[in-house]
Amino acid sequence: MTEGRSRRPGPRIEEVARVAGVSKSTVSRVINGEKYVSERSRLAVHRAIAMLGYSPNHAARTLAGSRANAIALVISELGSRVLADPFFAGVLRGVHAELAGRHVQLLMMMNQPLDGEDQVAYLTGGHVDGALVVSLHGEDPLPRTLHETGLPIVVGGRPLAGGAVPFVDSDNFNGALQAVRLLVSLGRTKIATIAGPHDMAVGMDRLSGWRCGLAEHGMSVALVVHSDFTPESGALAMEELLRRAPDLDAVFVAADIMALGALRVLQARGYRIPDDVAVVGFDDSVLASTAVPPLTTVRQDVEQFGRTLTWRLLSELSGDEKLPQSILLPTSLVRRTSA
Amino acid sequence: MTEGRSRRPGPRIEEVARVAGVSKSTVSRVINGEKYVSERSRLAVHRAIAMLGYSPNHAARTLAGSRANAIALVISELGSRVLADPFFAGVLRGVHAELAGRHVQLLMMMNQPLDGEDQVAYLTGGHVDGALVVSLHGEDPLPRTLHETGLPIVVGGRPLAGGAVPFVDSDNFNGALQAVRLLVSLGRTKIATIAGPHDMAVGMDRLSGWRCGLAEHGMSVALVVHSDFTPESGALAMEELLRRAPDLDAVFVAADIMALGALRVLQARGYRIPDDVAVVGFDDSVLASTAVPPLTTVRQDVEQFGRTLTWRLLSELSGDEKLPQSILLPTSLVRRTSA
DNA sequence: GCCGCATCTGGGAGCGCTCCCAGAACCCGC
DNA sequence: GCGGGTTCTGGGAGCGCTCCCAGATGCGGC
Repeated sequence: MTEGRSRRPGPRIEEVARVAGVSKSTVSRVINGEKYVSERSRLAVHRAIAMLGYSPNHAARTLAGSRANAIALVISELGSRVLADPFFAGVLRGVHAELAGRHVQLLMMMNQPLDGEDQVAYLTGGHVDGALVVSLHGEDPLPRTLHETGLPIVVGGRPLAGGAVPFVDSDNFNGALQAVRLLVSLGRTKIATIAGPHDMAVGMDRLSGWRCGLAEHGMSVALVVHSDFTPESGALAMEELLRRAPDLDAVFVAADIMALGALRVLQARGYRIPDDVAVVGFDDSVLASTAVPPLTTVRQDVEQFGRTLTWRLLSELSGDEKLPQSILLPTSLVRRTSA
Repeated sequence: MTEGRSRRPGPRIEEVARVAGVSKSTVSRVINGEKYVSERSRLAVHRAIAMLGYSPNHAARTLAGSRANAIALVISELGSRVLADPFFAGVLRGVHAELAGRHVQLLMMMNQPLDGEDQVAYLTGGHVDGALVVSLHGEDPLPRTLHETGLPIVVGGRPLAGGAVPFVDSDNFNGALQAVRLLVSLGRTKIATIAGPHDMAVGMDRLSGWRCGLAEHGMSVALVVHSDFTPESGALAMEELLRRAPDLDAVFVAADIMALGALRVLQARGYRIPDDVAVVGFDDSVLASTAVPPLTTVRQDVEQFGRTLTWRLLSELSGDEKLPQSILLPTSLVRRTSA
């Protein structure tokens, strides 16, 4: 009478208990790493688990327990642009690496225009224990909304409308600062920038770094054109800069992908790189090394980014107090040919 | 006594039943779209669900039912290379679009060298109903292994060691064929190719298309160099081709990213593009439009790819018979400047 | 009239865990 | 000696669903 339904394969916790000569409760304690288990029992249980090839049923743990044993990876703002970014690929790799070995599922969610509300409902409905939010637009309200519901979240990239939402980000400010210092050390005196849009923290922080670097040397911070992280807009921005200052001798471009467009315009106008104009990009994406000439750029460790993001969330979930609210990851200059 | 544990928020199925004036069973039937429910009950239940904002508990459904209500997205072979590929980003977008509205979770899994066995165990352990496998190397044994366990899977990209594993792929053969026909129609007579590696179906299929296109016109298929989908190896391959045939007048490159390297070599040697040498790439990635000169290439609809992949799996899961075993998606030529 | 079949419904067992509770065993200090 | 704690253990009541079963009802044909 007990063999009624079509069962999933594999042993149950009860069998482990029998083989180990203890109760279900004790097996459960061992699995969840609780204290108050004798060394003897712990060993017996581990042996039994290995012998039977036991693996706990996720649904049952979630249903019975107070955790969902899953976290969400929320890709905000239509997903398309985030995903097209090789940056994201590296982050995802890091996230996964950090998750390895833990019994935590990674759920993918994209923020489609339709289901904004549904998504918040789903996330706060107990289906996940926390969320990693990768948001491009700094003013996306989602991170804040989620955080206010009390759901533990960590945002990848500093949110502009963040309030006190924990985030992990690359040190964009210092990366840009280093780039400018390099250009100055090379003797450049008329240093422009192609910045990102106003509504993205990543763009604004790089712009601040550029400003600060110039200010250090009393140089003008007038040569700014905002652009939107596409090669085409990078090209347009470069044209605008050249119109305003045909004699500029360096450009700090806030993303490699825009630098590609800028490079094309400079070359078309007959500027030699780096002789006439030095160019520094940002990201050290694959585009940088394949560009002609290969691009000097600011490197960020995207895999580390993903690992840190995940680590921060999991630590919070496991009750770790005194965690840093937010974390900045170092960036470093990569010298190639363009500067 | 009934309010014992810390509960997740929201109403239970029992409350929906009470409000709708029917039994739990009937509510369950409505939710799962079973037949044998009167129109009257169905309406009442829908109304109650809307009123209460009810959403079924995933863990409970999974535990009680015979389905896991989740599918896995398995990124095979170290993940790094697949992910860095913008191709993958589009696929993922498609996958997600197709999943929208269904109560199916998307679990991310990466195939790390360590946990090959664990992964198979996890996937076949009833945690998911099926899997989408995105595999780069055609000879990866994972798709076949999984398929043999009986787990419904669909592979993105034709597997070489596939056996009868269902897959979805772009029509690489015809894409290459079209590319060659274009080159022929442009009067080119010495058409080389930079092919992908031997162990990837995507490379081999494009190579076959190139061969076939040349054979149609009785042209030589001798000018082949294999490469590995990086710009650097594309450059090396181009150098090799020029050594063997300095007078070639066209190259079909099996990926835009390799074409970038080839372009660089050709330009460095003083060949004019497309005047001296016409170049056609494959993928229509972002690289193609930003290349100098903009690359004529073969386009594949990556989002459609993801949608189709998912559709095929879900159809199988819902018991659809007479599904096509595998599906090829059309590719089309995009004319730009390089040919 | 009656038997069969299709349609619809509710009751309730059970999915495989976690976590509460009660209790056993042991140590400590007075 | 006894009360108090800490350490360890097993029993068992759920978690919120699905799905089997039994039963009620309606409708057709003989």
